[in-house]
Amino acid sequence: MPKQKVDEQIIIIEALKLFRKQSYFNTSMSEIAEACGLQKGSLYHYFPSKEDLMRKVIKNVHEFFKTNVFSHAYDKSVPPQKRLENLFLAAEKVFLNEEKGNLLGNMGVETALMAPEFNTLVQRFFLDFFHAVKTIYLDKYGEKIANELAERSVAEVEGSLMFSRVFNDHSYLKNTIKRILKRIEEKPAEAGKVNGQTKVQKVKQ
Amino acid sequence: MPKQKVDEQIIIIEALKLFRKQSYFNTSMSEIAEACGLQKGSLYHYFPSKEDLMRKVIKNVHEFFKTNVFSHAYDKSVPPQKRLENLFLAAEKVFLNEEKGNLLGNMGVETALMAPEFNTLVQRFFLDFFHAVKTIYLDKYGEKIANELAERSVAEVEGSLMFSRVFNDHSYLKNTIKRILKRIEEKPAEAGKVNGQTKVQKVKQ
DNA sequence: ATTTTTCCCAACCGACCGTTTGGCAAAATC
DNA sequence: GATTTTGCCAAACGGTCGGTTGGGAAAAAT
Repeated sequence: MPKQKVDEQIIIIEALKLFRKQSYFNTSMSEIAEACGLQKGSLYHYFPSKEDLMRKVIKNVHEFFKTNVFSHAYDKSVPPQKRLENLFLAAEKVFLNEEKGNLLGNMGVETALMAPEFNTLVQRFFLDFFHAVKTIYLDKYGEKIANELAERSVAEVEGSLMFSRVFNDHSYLKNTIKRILKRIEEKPAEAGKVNGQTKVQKVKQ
Repeated sequence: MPKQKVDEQIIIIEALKLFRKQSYFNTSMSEIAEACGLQKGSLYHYFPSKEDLMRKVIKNVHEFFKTNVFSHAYDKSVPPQKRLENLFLAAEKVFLNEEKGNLLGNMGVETALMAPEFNTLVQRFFLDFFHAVKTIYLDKYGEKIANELAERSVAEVEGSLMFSRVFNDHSYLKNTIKRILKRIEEKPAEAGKVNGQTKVQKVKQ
């Protein structure tokens, strides 16, 4: 066999970059191959189809977020404010990073709407995102409020991230994250709060 | 000439529905033609290219929002809370409407990232959106706060709209809009507020 | 040294893309 | 009623798509 020019990881990263820049449908296997220095036929030694490649790209991003972003939420040795800060600053770094970027925010929708299997993967990503943020808020608030704050924060981040992309201006995202971090500092408690620090209410949904 | 089967408006609406459902790149001229009861060649009697059609679709959505949503912001005969309510409830109605829907939120990014001319149109839409919401907040807050609140509200709406699409659950958007409307009721003033009701500060940016 | 396995290229497949063309038949114009 | 104009269709265009195939060449295994 001739020397291996690339490995699966390299292809996944190159595909990710292109999908993020151009969208899934507007990126061809030839382009991905070219970015890897291969002919497009060679890609099919690694992935049985473009769709399979996309699934692995999504899973790669998801795993990356689990390891490098969401994990901050579960480090109980760190106080909640600091955990939230670690999480969102890590997210900001990734979102504004050209390499990894925000595939699932920008393209999640295009992706989710057409193919049901993509949709499930995108849903899982955001459910993990919600869960991580909610876990932090649960240290300061009750179930209901924590849930609402988590969904709201992630929605704000995703919305402002879209604006950052559309206007090619990072400040939308940066300001939003600053605001979210200030919010938890300023309001240590609200209606429905938990008295202690570790109490967890079990509530439906 | 044989009787006209459709007009430009019908094609634009059918294209809009498909672009929204499937994205721009994953929608073919044949599909649009079929939705109109035409052959795809016939579309070129109305539009010189797919790209031109897309531009007109975007402009159509923009005009629709100007007339039916943003306009509420400038009706000075209505108190600010009520204006905000009118605007966002109108937006909610449109976003959850199958017919018009949220082309620019869902696809704005895919759309904006590839073709610069699409990007400009999408930017204009959101700038108008910001401006409308900001105008309402200016009745209660100073320039800086009004600006921040406007960007935040629109970001939240767009983010939660994405979630509504991804999870196929309208409640994300509905809850977000409820929250935004409650926010302006509960907090008639904040740091940086304006004492009166109509004072407008001139501030940079 | 020979065989086997692996990696890759080049060419090709059928399908579909956006777009163009030519012409036909019906409405509008005269 | 003849002519022009219009709306549309059907077919075809070149190009590209995702995907397949066969073989060649180098590494690994024997």
